[in-house]
Amino acid sequence: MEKIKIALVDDHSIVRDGIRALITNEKDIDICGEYGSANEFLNKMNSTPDIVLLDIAMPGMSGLELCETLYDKYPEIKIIILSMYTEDDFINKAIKYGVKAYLPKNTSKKELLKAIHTVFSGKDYFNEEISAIMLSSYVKQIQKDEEPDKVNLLTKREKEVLVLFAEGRSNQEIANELFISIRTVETHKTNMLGKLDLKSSIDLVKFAIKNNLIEL
Amino acid sequence: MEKIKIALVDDHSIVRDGIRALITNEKDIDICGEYGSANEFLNKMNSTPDIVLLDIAMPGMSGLELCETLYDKYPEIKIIILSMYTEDDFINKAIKYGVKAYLPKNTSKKELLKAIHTVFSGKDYFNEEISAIMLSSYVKQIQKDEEPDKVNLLTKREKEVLVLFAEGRSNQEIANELFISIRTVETHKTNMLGKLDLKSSIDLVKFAIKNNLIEL
DNA sequence: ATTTTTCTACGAATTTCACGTAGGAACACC
DNA sequence: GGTGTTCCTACGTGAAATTCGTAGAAAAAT
Repeated sequence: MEKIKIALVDDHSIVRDGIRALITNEKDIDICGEYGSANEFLNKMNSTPDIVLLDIAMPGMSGLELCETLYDKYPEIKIIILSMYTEDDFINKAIKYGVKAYLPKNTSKKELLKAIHTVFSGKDYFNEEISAIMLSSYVKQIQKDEEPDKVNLLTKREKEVLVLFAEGRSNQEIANELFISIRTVETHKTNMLGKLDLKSSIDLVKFAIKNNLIEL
Repeated sequence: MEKIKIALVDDHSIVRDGIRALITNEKDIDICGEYGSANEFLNKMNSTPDIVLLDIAMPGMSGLELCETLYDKYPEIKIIILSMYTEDDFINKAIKYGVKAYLPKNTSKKELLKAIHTVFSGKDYFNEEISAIMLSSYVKQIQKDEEPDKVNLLTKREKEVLVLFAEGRSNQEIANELFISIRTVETHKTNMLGKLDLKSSIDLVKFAIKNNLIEL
């Protein structure tokens, strides 16, 4: 029987040692390489592994970026994420890049092995915890019906006015700075309130902060 | 020769396994207990270990809170933090609670052993990375000469006015809500601008946000 | 009991807001 | 070569908000 070839990519040597300790006695699994960063893996990888066991948080190229690269160049390599980050954002990105399993770092040996075998057999593996997160993320997405990117509703000029206003300038100051009339400044503000469906100019300031148009 | 008794407290079994794998061959060190949470440690600990190897980020009681507890009740137990968080805030808190060593999680076996022996001999151990962070935190603290707590300059009434204003209410609305005259509202705002040394009422809004008086 | 702080409030001048309206420029589309 | 749309510009007017300084009464601190 051929062994499952697994590569470990994690910047924490302790974690790598832990995984190695868990797997080392499994007769059908072979750790064919160990790498401390995504770049190291891309450069030094010799024979392509069946599965990559991958951490997300790493200095340099992140695990997710590596996923994206592998998804393009080596779609045959199956990726298992092993991360302490279980936020839905990460999970969703991972899935987008074809990750086959996502495990929290407190995964048991039993579950890790189960994930490896399941993924090797061509199926996805998400445990209960991750499934629950994915499900609730899905529900959330259904419910929210987007909302973002409202910044793009504003014209360049409007954004200029907004930034100055949110920084605390008066209409007169803004007018002077942009070489336009005070009335124009007022018009821009009014239009923005309408476009963004906001009530007070205070809301404009908050909008500017939320959308990183100004420093807090 | 008596062995150094070490307890492991970390919610990630993989990390515990990793550490165990690193230490297991050391003849002068004995892992006397392994715990998945701070509470489990406090409840189940039988013989007091010489050293606790402790993670910070754990569900339930955090590692830092455990430090505080141990500092009170078992000051003879020496604590080594092993955390992926190397922010100065964490390090400073740890030191406050008498932690003897603070190691990043990508610590080598050699360094971990060195830290254990150094701490066991009664000395502190901070490696280069952590020392650098501590030093720069110290410099930063010297330089900043505080600034916070400006919120306390405001009276209760002023804070009420500020919150309503920052939420986007008009002066009239604020006056109605607080059963005072518009002029009073105006006065409060003027006084706040003076106290806080701010220029525009926009700055008041930002101040309220910065100081968590309102949700963004 | 006395001082200090806090909360309340006014007047007048200036600034901003909320409506609506509107012309010229830039750009895409057919 | 039009035609429509968006963008930037700007005005009028009345209502609302802000900015100055000033000040009395209540509450708290000393």
